[in-house]
Amino acid sequence: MESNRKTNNINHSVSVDCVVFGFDGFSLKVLLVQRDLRDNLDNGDDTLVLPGDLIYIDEDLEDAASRVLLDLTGIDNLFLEQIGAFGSLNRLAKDRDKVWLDLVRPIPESRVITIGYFALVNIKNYTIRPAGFAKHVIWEDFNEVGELGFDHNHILRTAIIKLRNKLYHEPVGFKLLPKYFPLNHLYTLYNTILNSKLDRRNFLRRILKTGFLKETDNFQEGVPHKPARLYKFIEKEFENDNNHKFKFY
Amino acid sequence: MESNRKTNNINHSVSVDCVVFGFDGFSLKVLLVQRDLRDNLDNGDDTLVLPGDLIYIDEDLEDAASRVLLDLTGIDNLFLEQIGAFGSLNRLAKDRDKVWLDLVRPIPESRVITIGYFALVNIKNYTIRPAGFAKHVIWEDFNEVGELGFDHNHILRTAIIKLRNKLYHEPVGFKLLPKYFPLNHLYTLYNTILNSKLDRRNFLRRILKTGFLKETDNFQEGVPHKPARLYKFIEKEFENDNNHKFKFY
DNA sequence: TTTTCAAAGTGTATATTTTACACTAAGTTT
DNA sequence: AAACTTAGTGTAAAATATACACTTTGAAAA
Repeated sequence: MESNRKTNNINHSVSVDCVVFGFDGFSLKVLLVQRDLRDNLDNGDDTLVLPGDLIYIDEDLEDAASRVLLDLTGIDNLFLEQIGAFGSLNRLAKDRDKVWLDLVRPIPESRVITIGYFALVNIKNYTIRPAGFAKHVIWEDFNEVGELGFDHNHILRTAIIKLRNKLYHEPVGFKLLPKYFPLNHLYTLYNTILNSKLDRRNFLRRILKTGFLKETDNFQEGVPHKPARLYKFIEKEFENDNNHKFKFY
Repeated sequence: MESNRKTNNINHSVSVDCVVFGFDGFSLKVLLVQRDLRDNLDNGDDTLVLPGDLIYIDEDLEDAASRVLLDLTGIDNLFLEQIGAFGSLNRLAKDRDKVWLDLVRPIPESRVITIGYFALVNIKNYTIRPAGFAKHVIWEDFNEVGELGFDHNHILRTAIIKLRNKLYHEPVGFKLLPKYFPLNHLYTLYNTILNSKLDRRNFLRRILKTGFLKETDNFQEGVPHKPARLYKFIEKEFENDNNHKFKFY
């Protein structure tokens, strides 16, 4: 359901943008929306942007990020974590972006500072549905992301660095996988995100030793080879303060 | 020199706040300013705040942080790093803070999102000088910081976590020390900031093995015991991407 | 000048962790 | 039944982390 607030409830100085990462078993994906330019411009690659919009004047930042994500993509109830604020004076200065701002913003020339948010999801748990100014919503392969609108490539670069750091120090890989998964999916995920070729046996030993995984009695089905045992993630307290001692790889 | 821009150049929705950490050889310090309440309130502990203020409409965020720091404390030319955005709806809602906002802000009731910045300095390199709305500027012992104005305790907590993480993974301890320093000062610094009692010999071996320190032919002077050899920090490339491999302790 | 004090400076043995490395097992398809 | 594909498993060597205490040196006090 879209919000039906009015223009004068908008904070014209502050927006939020969301980087939602997903993993399909092979590559890392990012959720992008294609702006509806209503024929004011040819559709080109650069009309892809991160889901985001201005906040309301009485709206918490994180609530705004959730609301915008829901309004544009249909994704609800996501745990979002802040990346940081992006406020360059020229972040809205590209010609194509100006065309779009003129079209949809009450004060298109307003200087806007955006707060970036970031989430990890299991793609299969979410069905995306374009709405609002989003003509299409897609899971774009991270390595094939071209030039995005505004400063969104910059925000995305900041997000991937954060993701990599998190992967090393916190048990977050599981968030990108289904509840039950074979260890090799986790292994592929690490290699993909970290651009590495970790030693498989050493990886499996170490990831099991963390104590965050529990083997189940379920096995893969429908695969044309020996089915692997499925594991699940064990929720247990994670002392963020001891980050440095905890190398997940 | 203070900026002489006018009220209508102010962005009433966005401010910056700076957490400047220093180290005096014994304890970690934070730069705080005491607001000048001009007798509208008794002076109490809670009138201490982080140096910060609204940004100008055409001002880069980091430039704003530098400018505000200079205007309030006289500290110039500091490398500032962003902590994040703080935007709770009630962050300006304390009674004492409202009194102050009424006194100094053109639109005191405006909802303001602040961007936190963070810096590490060698206290001795900077002379502080209160100006602007700062009645006093002090280096407060980190462990003795009481209730600050606004959400500044929250910003400070976020900053100390960032500092601890940086200390583990990046060569930043040196920024808090003079150019030439004895190894025990570095050792004390780590123990102080990390609340730990590291093994001294192991610490010295490890910190030297990083290759970021170079011994000099200078020694401490004026100490009532055997003077220690002074070391200096060697600038060399630090691959932020390899953070996880680099444990400084 | 001798003694005392305070911090500087230094090494080793043991435990733990990391790394490199390759074959057999099991289920599916042909 | 053979071929294919991924699952699943152990060990030895190297590197790193840890625990631990005495001697040296200069300044200050007696």
